[in-house]
Amino acid sequence: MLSERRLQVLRAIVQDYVGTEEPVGSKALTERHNLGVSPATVRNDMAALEEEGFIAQPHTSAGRIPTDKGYRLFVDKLAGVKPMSPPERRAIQNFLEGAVDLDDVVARTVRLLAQLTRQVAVVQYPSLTRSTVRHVELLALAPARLMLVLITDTGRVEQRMVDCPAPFGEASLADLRARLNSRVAGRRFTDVPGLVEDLPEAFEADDRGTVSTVLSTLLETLVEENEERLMIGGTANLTRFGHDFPLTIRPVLEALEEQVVLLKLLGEAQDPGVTVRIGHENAHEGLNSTSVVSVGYGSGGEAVAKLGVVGPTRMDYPGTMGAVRAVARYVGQILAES
Amino acid sequence: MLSERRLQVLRAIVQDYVGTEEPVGSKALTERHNLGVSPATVRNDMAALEEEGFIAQPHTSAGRIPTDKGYRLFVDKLAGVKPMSPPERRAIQNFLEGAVDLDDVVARTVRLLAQLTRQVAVVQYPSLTRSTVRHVELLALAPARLMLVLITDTGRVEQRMVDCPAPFGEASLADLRARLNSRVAGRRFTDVPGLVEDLPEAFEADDRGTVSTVLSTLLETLVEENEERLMIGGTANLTRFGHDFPLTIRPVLEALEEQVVLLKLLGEAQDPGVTVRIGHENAHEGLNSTSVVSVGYGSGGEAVAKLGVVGPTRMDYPGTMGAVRAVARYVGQILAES
DNA sequence: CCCTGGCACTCTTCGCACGCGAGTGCCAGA
DNA sequence: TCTGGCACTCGCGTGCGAAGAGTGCCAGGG
Repeated sequence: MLSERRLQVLRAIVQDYVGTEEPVGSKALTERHNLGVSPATVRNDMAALEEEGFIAQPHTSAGRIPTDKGYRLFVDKLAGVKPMSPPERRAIQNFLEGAVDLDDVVARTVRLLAQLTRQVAVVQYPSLTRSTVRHVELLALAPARLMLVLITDTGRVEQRMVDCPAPFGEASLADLRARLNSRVAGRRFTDVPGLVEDLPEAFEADDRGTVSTVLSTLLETLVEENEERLMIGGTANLTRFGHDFPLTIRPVLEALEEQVVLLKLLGEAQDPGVTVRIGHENAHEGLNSTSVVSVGYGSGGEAVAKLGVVGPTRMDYPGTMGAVRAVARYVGQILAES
Repeated sequence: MLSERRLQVLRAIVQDYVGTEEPVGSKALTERHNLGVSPATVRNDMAALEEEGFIAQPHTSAGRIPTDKGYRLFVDKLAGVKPMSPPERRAIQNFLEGAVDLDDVVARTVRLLAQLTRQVAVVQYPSLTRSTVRHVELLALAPARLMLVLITDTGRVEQRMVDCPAPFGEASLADLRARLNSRVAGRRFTDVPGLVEDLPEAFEADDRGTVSTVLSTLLETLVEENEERLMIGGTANLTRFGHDFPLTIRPVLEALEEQVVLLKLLGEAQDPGVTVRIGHENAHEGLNSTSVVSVGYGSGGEAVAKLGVVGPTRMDYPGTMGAVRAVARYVGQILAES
């Protein structure tokens, strides 16, 4: 177990390194933070911290920098979440309130997060899985061709083409539309399959094929469209990454273009609160030199999607966590209102 | 007027510089391209070319590199468009044919362009303005709240909420839906306003307010939604930009995040064929060290949107132009089929 | 008149030696 | 257990010299 002072030393190292981007030595530490002990003592502590793997030195006779493990300890034990100041909160709220539709909410959120944290922001669209159906509409585009439109409570709209096995009359269409909506409107997506499975039985034999096709398309939309979308922004902030630039940034840009990777990244974090994944804790190799700070957000008490930022492991964790949490909270409010 | 050989020298300089990324000298030139003259002669030609502003030297006693003006001459007079090879064409076609909907077409196009050119790809969604209405649907979400869904011939779907001044009956709704579609289905967007202006007169006085509201929402969608969307990809290719990295790449990333900038960029190019804007020819400052190669594409003979790539001025123009043109052609085909 | 070979000159780049300074590890003493 | 002191290690910046690439210019030849 590490003594209290050694933890303080670690905290000081993290804070200084985040600020200066340069390895921090024992002398500089005692000067900036009044630890009440001499550099020599700090050196001993540093040796112990290095022994345990919390810090490392880039080369012999250079200062120390925190390791992933060191950041982890810092985040878990040594630092809290820095709350946003009231003016900042007001700014967040004002900025988000101007949004006119879901796309706009997400777009604004991305910009906001990127600006606040000066890092790359990632915002997932509210998921279909946990939201509810507001309305299902069927349009006849041709005698044997329908369009299925699904409207969710979060304002998201998904549409699919349906090719019918047989022509489908206007009356049957109206009937199906009505029955479908009376069963699923206001219900959660996960409940829909159980609610519609016996629906084809209510129709004439001629129409059952079409009804089944429509239903399976609907279910497909619910499930398969869980390939959720997301929006990213603030990639220009990657240029602040560090000196060893091109090598670090390239895999990150590549990872950011793979939506699948990002979705998995956000999806892995299951904590109710703010989740931080540091450096090699990220499964994806390209993100091994980055940290991901994410949190769920939602219109009710429940999280319907995630948002977060991607930045260098050397980041201001308390501030970033505070910003992410605050933005998530206000986005949730906005979604609940609309 | 420049002599034929001097033009050849310029062409050789551009080709070599694009390949090596290094200033090219007179000796290297005579070795790689058999111009049939000595380095000394080439030096004289180079001096003349520099005099006219087509090439420049980074420092005294270094090789020459092309200027924007030099690239311009190269593109206009010295090089054609390099057509894609048959295997490449097949690959393009195969890759695009797998698309399931419009989003997918655009997404695949972006990936394809980025891979083929190894640069940043930008694809604009097919514009509403020049396409035609496939179907307009109206759904009653509540007695005085409608949803308007517009489906275009390119498969794009736009939806809007409409708050009615007065409750609107189911019968009136069906009536409006039928009348609306019989008038506008299959028509061009630009023609719609003239086709519907007298529509309110066909309804009861009670309903006219709602009908007008619906119509104005529809017209709004047609016009205002011309804030066209676009998709970008291949930003990781920015890392191949050059050595003076962070300074060049940052403004480019920033510009790429501003959709407005990109739309203006694509919009400016009005040529029927492939348009190339080189370095400072781009209005946006951040893109002064990049070239933009763009072209219109569309389902019929007419262009409904643009696509292109953004890369360093030092790029393989003939190859890039060929790739851009080929992709545009095949995307057009795919859109026409669906 | 244009091309060519030769020559002197200019810069950049690279390697190397050197000294400085920051930082460390260790040890003896309080 | 902390502290001051001391020797040691490296990384980094500087200055210098040699090498190399490239240029401009000039005089001579087809």
